[in-house]
Amino acid sequence: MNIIDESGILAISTRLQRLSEQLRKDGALVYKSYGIDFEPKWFPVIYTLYHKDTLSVVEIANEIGYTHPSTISLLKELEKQKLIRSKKDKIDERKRLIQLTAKGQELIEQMKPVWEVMKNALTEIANNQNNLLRAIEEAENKIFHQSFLQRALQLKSEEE
Amino acid sequence: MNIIDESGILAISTRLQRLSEQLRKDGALVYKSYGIDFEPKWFPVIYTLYHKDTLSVVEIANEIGYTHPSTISLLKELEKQKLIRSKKDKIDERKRLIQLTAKGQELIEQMKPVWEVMKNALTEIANNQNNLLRAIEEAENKIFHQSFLQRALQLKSEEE
DNA sequence: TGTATTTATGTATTTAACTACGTAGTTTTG
DNA sequence: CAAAACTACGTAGTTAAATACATAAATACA
Repeated sequence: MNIIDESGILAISTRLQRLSEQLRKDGALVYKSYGIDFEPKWFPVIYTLYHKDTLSVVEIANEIGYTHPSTISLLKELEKQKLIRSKKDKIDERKRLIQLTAKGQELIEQMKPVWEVMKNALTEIANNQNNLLRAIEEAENKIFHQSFLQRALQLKSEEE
Repeated sequence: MNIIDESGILAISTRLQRLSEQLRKDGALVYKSYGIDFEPKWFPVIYTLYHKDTLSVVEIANEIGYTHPSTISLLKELEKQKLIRSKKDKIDERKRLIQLTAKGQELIEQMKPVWEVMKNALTEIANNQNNLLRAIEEAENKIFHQSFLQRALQLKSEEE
């Protein structure tokens, strides 16, 4: 066991990041093993469009929890892959409305069994005495009510 | 609730990353609120050197779980801050041995109470019905025995 | 109604990690 | 003991996110 893992809660951000990165990388290889040309980073956008049909750039950004410039660059890649297309909103000329193409929808059908396998593999990994997904949800919820910064500042002020 | 959060386990990598990023950002602000000039990304290196005294570049990289080029760039920043120094290993001339400077050690003493506060705030956030830190450890352990990729490939082959 | 504010999108730049590759010592081996 | 393989470190370039800034359209309001 190394020092960082021993340090416990203090290095939790590092460890969350490392775990995320590992899963992302393996995810890419799973798609590849099915002969599917799909990058895990595209998942949030594609999955959102699959469920919401038509959304603007900022709406997608909010759904996936990224900034809009990051979202725009994902959309550019997906447009290059011809998985999505966009058109101007007739009512609000500033808006660009994004939709899946037929190719995008076909790809989703192709990916559905892959997602099922991934879901099962991830469940194996995450479902322990402490369920990782539930733990994330609970932590997100705590932060929603009071952020890490707010909590730290409060503890600091209580000390004085 | 947005689609990504509803998608559950499939978007777990995205959510881990988001959570990590939030904690990292707030961490930076906590140091700032104490008037301490320290970036959270330096923590793994500094904390490791604090416990191990003298290590080579690759040893640090292994301890903190980063690649050696990433580690080198962290070390460069820390050297610029005069928090660490390095000297050639007399026995193995390829090695560069890294140590904390006096300034680095003083900074650690200054940070100890901040770490205590952070530890408490993070514990508040992570300690729920499902403990996030334990959940991470358990998931890491599962992956150590069989990776996400291996699990997915196995599930795939069982289906055929 | 025309000016101020807000919203939607886009571009440029930065950041923090990575991979790929190269060089120079060290160790192993035929 | 010389060649091959390995290890340690470094640099260059890439990637995937962010922030900062700019512009244009829509909305609010005096």
